[in-house]
Amino acid sequence: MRILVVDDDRLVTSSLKTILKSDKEIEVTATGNSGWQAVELYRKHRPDILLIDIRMEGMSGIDAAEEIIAEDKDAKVLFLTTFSDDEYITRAFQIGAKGYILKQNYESIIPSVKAVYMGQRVFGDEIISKIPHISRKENVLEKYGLNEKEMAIIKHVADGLSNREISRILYLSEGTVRNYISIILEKLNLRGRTQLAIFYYKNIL
Amino acid sequence: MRILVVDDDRLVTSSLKTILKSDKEIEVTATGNSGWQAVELYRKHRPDILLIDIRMEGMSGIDAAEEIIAEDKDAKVLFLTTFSDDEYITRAFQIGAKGYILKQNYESIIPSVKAVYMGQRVFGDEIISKIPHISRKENVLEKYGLNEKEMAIIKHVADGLSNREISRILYLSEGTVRNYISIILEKLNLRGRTQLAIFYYKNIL
DNA sequence: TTCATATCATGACATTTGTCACACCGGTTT
DNA sequence: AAACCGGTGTGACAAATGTCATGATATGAA
Repeated sequence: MRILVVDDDRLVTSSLKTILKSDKEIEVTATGNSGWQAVELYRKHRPDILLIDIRMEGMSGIDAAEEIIAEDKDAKVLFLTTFSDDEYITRAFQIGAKGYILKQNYESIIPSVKAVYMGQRVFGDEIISKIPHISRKENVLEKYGLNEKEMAIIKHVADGLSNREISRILYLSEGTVRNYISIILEKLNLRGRTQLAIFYYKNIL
Repeated sequence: MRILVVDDDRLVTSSLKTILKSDKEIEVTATGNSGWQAVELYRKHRPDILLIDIRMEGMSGIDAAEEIIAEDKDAKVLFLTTFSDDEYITRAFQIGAKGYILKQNYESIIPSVKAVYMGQRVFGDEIISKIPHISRKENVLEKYGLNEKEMAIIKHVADGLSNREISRILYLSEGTVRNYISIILEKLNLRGRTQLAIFYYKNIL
């Protein structure tokens, strides 16, 4: 398991190297100190895993990773960062990072690296909770006093169906569907079925 | 590191047990064969990690986990499954699972368990890609030949704004906004602004 | 039984939405 | 100059949407 370690703080790279070397399955092929170097060293060594800091002077870890993944679709990039920056997180996901964990507890680095090596994706707890569509949602049904039928209708609205289509599916008259939606919008304090669909995606699905 | 293993196939539990025991840091406190037993055994042993199958006869792994997490907010549940079922995945996230990995390659289980133990969350690659809001999106702008203005309008539609509101923001007439949307729907082959908003959330945001 | 409640439906209505044909205009291209 | 084009606007229209008042029916509680 060959790893390339990049962080603009040399103290970090060296201690990471020490930690990683303590495991006999792991070999640190090189260490770099900039996004730039990351790209360069990755090209040269083609390591199994790139362990890289997000925020760095000059080229950020994200940009470097993007570049690298563009060249090698199967690159396994594991981001390591001191804090959880919302913007970076979603970008990290979108460029196809295999992991995003906090630097804090060093013991978790080795298992994380190994899990990534084995094809899993690893994310810190704090990271996951920053992603709206994944973090746990409270029960909208209870919070806003929506009943089963109303929920069913919302689901269909969020599928982009018209009132007529929904009425056919639910064996209701079109007018009834309209009425239900009217009530729902009232309860949720929204305007229009589009906002309702958006609400569904943000809060329920 | 104490682990509770639950799967309704005894063959699986026993082989998992063997694999896990091979690591000296890991101790399998017990094995169960139903969601029911999972809850019971968890109460009794309070293991560090619950490794549980999703689909089981009777009480599903998800339901069991939900029950368990309700009782112990810090429970670390790692789902293990043969296939990736969309519905289960999002539910797993929502109830606060620490991981969701496929049974296929057994070597990845130990590192995954350890990473979870260290506070990370672990998900199989195939799993993550099932989650629309996280997987990488191609450039919709190019793919469908949308121009800047059209993208701007889509964004506002996906914000739940009416044509009138959009027109005010973009300094266009309401009619023009309507025309634009009409064109966009044509290009994207959608019906209605609601579907457009949904499209935005699934493919762009 | 009588009353209350939930569920479904109707009709009327004002708005919003989507489509279409056409037109204006500033800048290119020919 | 003439033709063309992208961006913008208008008017007209049909359809869909949201709101409201009202009513029918069934179910269950008093």
